[in-house]
Amino acid sequence: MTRTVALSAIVLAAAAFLLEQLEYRFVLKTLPAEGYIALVAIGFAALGVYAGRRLAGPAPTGAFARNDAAIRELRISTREIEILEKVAAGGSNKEIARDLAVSPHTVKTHVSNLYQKLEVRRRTEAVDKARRLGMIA
Amino acid sequence: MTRTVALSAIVLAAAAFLLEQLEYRFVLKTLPAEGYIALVAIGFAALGVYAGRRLAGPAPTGAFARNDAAIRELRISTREIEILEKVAAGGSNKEIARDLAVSPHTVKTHVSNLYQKLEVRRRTEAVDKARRLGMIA
DNA sequence: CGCCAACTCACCCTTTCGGGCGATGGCGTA
DNA sequence: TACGCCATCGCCCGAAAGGGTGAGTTGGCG
Repeated sequence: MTRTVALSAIVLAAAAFLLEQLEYRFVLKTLPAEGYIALVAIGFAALGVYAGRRLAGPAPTGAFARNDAAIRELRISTREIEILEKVAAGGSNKEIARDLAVSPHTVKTHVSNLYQKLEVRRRTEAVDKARRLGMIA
Repeated sequence: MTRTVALSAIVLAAAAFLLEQLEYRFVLKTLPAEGYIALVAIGFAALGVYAGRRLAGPAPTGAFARNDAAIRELRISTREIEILEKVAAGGSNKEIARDLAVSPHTVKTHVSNLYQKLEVRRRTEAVDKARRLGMIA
């Protein structure tokens, strides 16, 4: 994000420099001052729109940013997150157990521990809360 | 959204007019041309950022756009969507029944019908699929 | 080396879910 | 009017999930 800001600033500066050069070489000689000003205004408004969109956040790329802080805070282990994701994907305990090559009971234990840490009593509730906290996508 | 576009255009036009007036009255007389150009550039870049954010839509504010097409396609009723949302929020059949002031069995029926329409067998699966299809947030 | 956290597994019991059967009243449309 | 969709409600039963208690293994850390 910070890099995006710097990049935008550099692009804007470069554009300003270019425009200034253009002023003396071509435009001012063929256009009235108002026309040149208008061009600058339009150009920078466009640049502003572009920069603003980049700065507006993860709208298009939509890469999910996991909230590790919350995960650490609630002392949720990596294995638990792994299972939490499979629960959120709609897996039953038995299916998840097969996926991870462990006993169904082990999955049940992990899920149970997740309930305590998330302070919920049902898997749909757990998924909802974990999603709100940004632990899963 | 369309109104926002028009509004932004009007604001930009007004600003351009104002700046042009300012040019003749004050600025040009005390600043070199480059300074004035820079001011215009900065101003319009800022306006562009603002307008761009408005136009970029609800990226940060995150207003959810429901996929009505998918809902119609799968013939999911409004009541079913209502219940689907409560299921996604982690409610049990009994809780949802209380919320909607109906019998737990009625909720169960709606949920069952949802499973058939979504082609799933569990509520976590239903929530996941509905979310992927954009039916719920 | 001893402790702790994480991961693993098991039995028992209650609650919730899900599937299958069926049923009624309202409402819009073919 | 008859048919279809929607919303509502019921019972039965098997599957899944959830709660409690207990316990074994491993790896890291003081």
